[in-house]
Amino acid sequence: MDTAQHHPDLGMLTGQLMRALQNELFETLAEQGHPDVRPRHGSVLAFLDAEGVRATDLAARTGQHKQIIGTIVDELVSLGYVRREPDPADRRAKRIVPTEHGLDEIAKARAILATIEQRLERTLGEQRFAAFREALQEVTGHQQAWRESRQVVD
Amino acid sequence: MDTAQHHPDLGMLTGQLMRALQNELFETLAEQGHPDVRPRHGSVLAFLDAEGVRATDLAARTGQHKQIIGTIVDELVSLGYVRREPDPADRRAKRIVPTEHGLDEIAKARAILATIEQRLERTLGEQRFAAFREALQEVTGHQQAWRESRQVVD
DNA sequence: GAAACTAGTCACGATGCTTGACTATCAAGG
DNA sequence: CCTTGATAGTCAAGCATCGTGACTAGTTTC
Repeated sequence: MDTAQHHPDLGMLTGQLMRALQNELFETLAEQGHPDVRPRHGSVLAFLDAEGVRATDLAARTGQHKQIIGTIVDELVSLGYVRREPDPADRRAKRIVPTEHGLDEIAKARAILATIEQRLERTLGEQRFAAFREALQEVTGHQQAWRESRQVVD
Repeated sequence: MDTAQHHPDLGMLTGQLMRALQNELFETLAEQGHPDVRPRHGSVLAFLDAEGVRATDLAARTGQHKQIIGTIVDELVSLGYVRREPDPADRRAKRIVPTEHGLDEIAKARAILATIEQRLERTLGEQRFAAFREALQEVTGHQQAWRESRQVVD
């Protein structure tokens, strides 16, 4: 992501922010009894619910390939965060179900992110932070939409 | 980066935005005669000037390790974007100097990013976009500062 | 001039994404 | 039924990126 040094470009800024957020999240998770979850595991853990979710749905929601989801689930199974259960409605499919340990990680991850957001809210002020959050969501949506509109043209 | 689906967390949002920006930048660069630059090359190209910059300075500015900068420069040399020239002031050091081709890439990358920002500015409105940009910069800075303050404690 | 430091490189390993192919199962039409 | 095509999940190989430790050559400090 290229930029001049007079004012860092959007790509640099968002990249740095993402790395900083990720670092804090996973360092804190490690301190709270989850030292072995890594960033990529979020693609699975973040979208689970108690009934279980199929791997293909996870792939669709995160935009990642089925294979990656598969290996992530393998790791999470061996770490004791999730189980694979047969899907009663489709014998090809399996439901990814969080274990107790997995549910604990999910709750803690959400709490940590909420804490980070609260700290940023205090720093920026409630109004500015709310505006920032809304704008970020809008910008992301527009940028993704613009990208997809070009895909068709190609 | 974990999240619930009710409202995407900051990590997810920034990650998606970064990917979308990166995709547009490098697709457009490819169409404009630079099909072989990749995102990581930005760490070097974005911070060059005509006189040349030392690898260690690039590492410090981008937060990446010297070794990574070294391999990126290797690639950019073989692609014809930069040259290594001896630093007259320090015989250990070399200055990374952009070639004509490199200067062209730098100019085009900046133009593309400016175009993206202008489009977002039209979408959000001038005031909201300015506020967003400022808040993003502040949030990133605070988040990074917080991280570093914890490093000392460890 | 000797010791401590700095610039850049080499080598290795960990992590993460992409791609293609394959088996088992489901779904739709004849 | 049963054939044809799509879908769920897995196996496997390859590429890209980043992190860490060690090393050489040159510089700075005392």
